[in-house]
Amino acid sequence: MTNTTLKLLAQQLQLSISTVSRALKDHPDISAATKAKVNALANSLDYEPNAYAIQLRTQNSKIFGVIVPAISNLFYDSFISAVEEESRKNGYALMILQSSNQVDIELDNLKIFRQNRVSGVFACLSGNAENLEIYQKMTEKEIPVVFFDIVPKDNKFTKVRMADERCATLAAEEIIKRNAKKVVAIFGEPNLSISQKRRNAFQHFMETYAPKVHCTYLNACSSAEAEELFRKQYSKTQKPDTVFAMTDEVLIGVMKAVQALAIKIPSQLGVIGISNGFIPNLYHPKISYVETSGYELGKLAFIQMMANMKIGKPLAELTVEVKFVPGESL
Amino acid sequence: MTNTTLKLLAQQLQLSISTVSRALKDHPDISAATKAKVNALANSLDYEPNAYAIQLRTQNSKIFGVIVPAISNLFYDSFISAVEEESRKNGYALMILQSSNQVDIELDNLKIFRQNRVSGVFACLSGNAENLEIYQKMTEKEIPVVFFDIVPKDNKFTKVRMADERCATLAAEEIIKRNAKKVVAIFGEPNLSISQKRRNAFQHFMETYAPKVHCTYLNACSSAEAEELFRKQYSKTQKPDTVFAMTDEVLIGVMKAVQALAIKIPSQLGVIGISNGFIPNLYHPKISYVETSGYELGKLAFIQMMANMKIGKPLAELTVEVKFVPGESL
DNA sequence: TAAAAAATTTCAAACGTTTGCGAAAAAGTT
DNA sequence: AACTTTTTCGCAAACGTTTGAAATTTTTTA
Repeated sequence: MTNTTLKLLAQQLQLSISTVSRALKDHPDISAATKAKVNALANSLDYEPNAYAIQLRTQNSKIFGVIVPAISNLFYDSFISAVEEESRKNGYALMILQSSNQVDIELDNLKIFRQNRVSGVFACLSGNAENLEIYQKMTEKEIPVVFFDIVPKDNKFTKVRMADERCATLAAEEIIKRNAKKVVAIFGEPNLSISQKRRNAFQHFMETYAPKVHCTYLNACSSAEAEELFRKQYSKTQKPDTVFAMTDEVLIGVMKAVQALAIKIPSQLGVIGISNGFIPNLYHPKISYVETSGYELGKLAFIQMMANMKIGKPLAELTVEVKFVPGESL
Repeated sequence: MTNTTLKLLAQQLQLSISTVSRALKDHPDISAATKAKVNALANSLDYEPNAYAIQLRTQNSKIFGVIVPAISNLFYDSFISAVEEESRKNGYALMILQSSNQVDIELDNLKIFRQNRVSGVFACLSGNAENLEIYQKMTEKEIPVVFFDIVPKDNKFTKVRMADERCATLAAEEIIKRNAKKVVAIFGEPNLSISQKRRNAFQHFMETYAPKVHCTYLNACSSAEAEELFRKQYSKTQKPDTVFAMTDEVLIGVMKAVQALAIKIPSQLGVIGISNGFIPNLYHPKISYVETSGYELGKLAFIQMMANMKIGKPLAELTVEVKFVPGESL
């Protein structure tokens, strides 16, 4: 079964291809009568324009590429979800690839994007690497790139990210409000810039506004490690009264220990995290958290993409604001 | 900045376009010397073949479409993850769209797929609707469709899904082994065929092999509802000693109640669920569950897709086997 | 009623590839 | 040296669409 094409329609209607083409897109040059005829036949034959021919001719694929470390991730999938929604509304489709945090896969993916002449790409850098030349080349070839979440330091790129420092200080603020005496703060992978930023901001805030509070700063790369670190802290004679979890992963580890040791929240221990909200609401009582919404970030990224395409130049970095969502854990 | 094309390479090298094309793909007709020259220039000019021109010429897009109700979903994103992995290995890229369980969006998405002449589509029916004619048309136009998870009853389609009934009986088996006396089994949305299948299988198994066990069968559409239902059951004088949660959502609700009521697991209550494993491992002690891996399903779906493309005909329904993963909750 | 203006339609090139077939060049065979 | 064979390359059409410009038809105007 062969697909119906403009040519086929033209033949059957004894019209030229260009007339059919214009009729289908309601071009003013075409008379109402022929428009009607053309549309009728097109419908009955299930005509579907060939996107490839269109792109070849118009040089506009109407497809965005998205690179994330992993799709199976509470944060990234909400980001994708938002970008997909906006894209569909604007007549764009999405090509989504995951880098698994490996540079070579990231490069492979970018190649696929280039070969498909995507209209733009949303990229989250795979942690370790700083292979920016390739992105540089893409922007030179006028493929707009919007970085999100994990973004390059270089400011010749368009970037959107969460207000990372604000996240941390907001959490610190809440902790101070509750009169904590001994705080354990567990952050993510120590070599990630996001961990460093949040840790520095948190630490600085605590030292400035609550110098008397005893704080312990730790890093955990997995929820198992977080659990172990917390257990160790909690086995000391002077137990912490508050714990701050920088990521969902950390929170999960902490909460496992909390359940295992049957620690009462919030009477024995206050808990606060940074999250998009899914994990904190799994527990009873609900964990209080600073909300970092992948969804909001996605919306913002899309706006930046559209703006970038209009202007044709990289834009200033934008951050999405965060807010404290009170649970019953603090 | 314009993209480099075969034509450009040909001009610079004083060769014909066809020679350049063949040289680039290592065609035996071309001499080693010219191949070397061509490749050298292609590299230095960052030549990237235009996927659209190729597809237009070869009628093969090397892109698969995937429709899921939602990307932000523990099950579907692991499915996508698997399909993406396999696709990339085989030189295919993925276009992912979400239906939000709405038929009109599903149809929109399918249109995008058709216009992009995808090589095939992986589809999960949006619950309520049974708009199969459109899929019928697509298979007639030789766009292979592999349904997954929520599949049509009709067996003129290629389908893969979890062994739903087996899930339920496996759970029942484990429950019987532990000498449960009073069981509460909570299933998902009552009008979904998957809920019905699992419930019927579970109930039938219990009645056949353990008629003396007192069972209560319930349905919950959200985790909040599940929590409430369970609380009600647990407030009775004759408390249940075992609870079976058909979905992660149900499990989350039950576990909230468990934490709120400080019920001891497994001494006071045995818990078993059906899950891909993420949620059950969030708790201490770890919840025992029957594993339904979206990842495995994705792998299987990809295999079916490839087979379908070879044969050109719909294939028998395949199911992925499930296994019991013991935690410490039973 | 003929010329001018407006409305409608067609022509033809272009987008960047692939590929069957034929042509030219090089090599091998008497 | 005149063949044949083999190796290497180029021609040209095709994929399905868009679009500027030209051609045709219809309507208006004087």
